[in-house]
Amino acid sequence: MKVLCVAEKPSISKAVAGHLSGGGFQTRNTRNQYIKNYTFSFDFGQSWGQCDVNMTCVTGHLTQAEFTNEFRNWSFPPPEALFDAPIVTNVVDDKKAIAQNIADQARWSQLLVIWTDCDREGEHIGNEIVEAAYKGNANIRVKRAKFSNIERAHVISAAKRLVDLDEKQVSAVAARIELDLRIGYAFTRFITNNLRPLRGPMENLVISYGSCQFPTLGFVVDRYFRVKNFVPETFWGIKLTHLREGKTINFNWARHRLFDRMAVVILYEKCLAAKKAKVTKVQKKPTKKYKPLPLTTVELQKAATALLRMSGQQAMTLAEGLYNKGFISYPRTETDRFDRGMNLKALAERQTPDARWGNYARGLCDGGFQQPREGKHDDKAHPPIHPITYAAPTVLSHDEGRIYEYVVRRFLACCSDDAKGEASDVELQYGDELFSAHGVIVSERNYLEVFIYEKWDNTIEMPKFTVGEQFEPTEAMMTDGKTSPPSYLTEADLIALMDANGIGTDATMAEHIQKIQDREYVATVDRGGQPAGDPEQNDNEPAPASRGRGRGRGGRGGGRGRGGSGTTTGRRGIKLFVPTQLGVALILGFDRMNFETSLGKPFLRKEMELKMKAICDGHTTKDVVLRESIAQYRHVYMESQQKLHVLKSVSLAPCDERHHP
DNA sequence: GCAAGGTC
Repeated sequence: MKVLCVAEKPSISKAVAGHLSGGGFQTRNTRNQYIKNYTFSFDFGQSWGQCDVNMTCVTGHLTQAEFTNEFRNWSFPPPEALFDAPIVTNVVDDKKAIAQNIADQARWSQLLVIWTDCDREGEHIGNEIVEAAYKGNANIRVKRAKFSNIERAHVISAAKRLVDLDEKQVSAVAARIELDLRIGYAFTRFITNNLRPLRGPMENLVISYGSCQFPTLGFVVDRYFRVKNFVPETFWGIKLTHLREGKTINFNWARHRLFDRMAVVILYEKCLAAKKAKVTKVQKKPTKKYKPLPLTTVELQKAATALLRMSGQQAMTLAEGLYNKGFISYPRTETDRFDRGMNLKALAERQTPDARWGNYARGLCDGGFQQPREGKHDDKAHPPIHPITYAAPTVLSHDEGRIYEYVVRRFLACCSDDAKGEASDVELQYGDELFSAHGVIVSERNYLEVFIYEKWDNTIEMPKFTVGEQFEPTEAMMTDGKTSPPSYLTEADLIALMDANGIGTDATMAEHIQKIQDREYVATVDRGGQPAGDPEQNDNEPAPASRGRGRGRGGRGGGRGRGGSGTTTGRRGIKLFVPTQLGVALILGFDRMNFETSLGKPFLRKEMELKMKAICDGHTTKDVVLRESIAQYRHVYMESQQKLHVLKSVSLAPCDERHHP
């Protein structure tokens, strides 16, 4: 029996061929330089038995959904015709050789086995492969291998337990493809056609709508209004310090701060009246700083943008290059736990030649090795990002080297022990008020030795205090300060928001961020610098990262926004995302035109996600979802057409006259 | 000239 196996990408095809053949396969070139056909024999068991196998692959999707030629023109038929215009699905030109290879190989085979990634898109790609194979052999049987990593035993067991392609997942993705195409094209033409005649900066721009790019813009605009509408509030606090054994210890007020001056005056005077503070608790206990989790795509991008001063897209391009040269594992993964069967020590061993971290890696191999922590995410397709082979600095470009260094150091840190120390806590009662001080002494740095991106240096050695002891504090002061506005979003913040709201995938998030810059919806400015692209630059609003006086941190009511981490506060050279006038107008315009379904809000993408899941679970069908969603968006379209004057006027209005609804 | 999703 002859079997054709097809994977989603070259690396999987090669790895699976290696495992199934036991290393003994023959390689043939195809008309595509990246794609090889591997032949070998393998016993699939079940009813298939010993088979002659030909293993090849595609490179992601083979086909593209498109409108027909009659719908090329942007004005006629009008864009709303795209909601029910015919759609054709074709193999794109540069994939024709790949599709032909599959048809040719299918001609000689009785069974087709799909080895695409085990996620929804992979299921759809599997179906595209089936269609291509039918062109060569309409009678070929189809099976799917279900595998979640490319570990040898797992792959072989998947090959011996073939399942069927999941038509529901295929339909769910087909629905997404069709909706994104119809809605994206219709609204892009609609907005562009209507805003261009207003002239000004929009005259030569394409003003696009997409289910991912618009919510991404929405996050930037939302933060912009939080900053713009921020009203600082004055707060008061009590600062207590004490000098002992040559160290000045700051005690933090348990109430942190209050927004009522008189209340603080009264509490403060009670403290002063008491004269002496009394030690109520002294505690020393071991403490840890946890080593990082195994590396996912989202975390790699956050680290690259926050620590390496790269854009997420740059980081991904560099990581893909490292992957294609075999230096690191597949860089698009959501998984933050290593499979128990992986030989991580052997991977660490390969890093011993390096001048920077070689000795550290040696130490891990000589007994320091610890199993990595296990996060909660598993995409069932790829392991966390980790180094594969050693790359000497001379074989990498400068920036490639920096990404590689991060991946390696993160990996070695994962295989290390947590950092350890001793925490001291002292609590005081002073008048009716409670105060506390916290200090840490680091005893074992462990992973921090190699993971240079993290510090644990806020350590304070606590002088001796005894419970029940009373003393007069060196200084007790009433302080005041003002809450400060939230900061504009960093790229790391934006990626975190997209991740939390399901906007885009690990492979596409960076592209969406790039797109809203290319479209001139947002601009980036250096932290601390004057926002060059800021429509409000004449306004005297506070600088993005400015601090309130005193020890004010963040703002009551202002907050750091949904998922905004604030972890990058204070780092220089970091880009901040500020919307342009056009970006603000688009989000505000759609917010004001459409009451039920606002195109600028992230829940629409989430809604599509839920509908896809419902199709997968059999609770609804592709046809029902398409009918409902197209009707919904057609309604938004018509509503937008009626209230077009709202969008136009907000696009022309000076920014000062705009307020968030 | 338009989307988002794979991938080289």
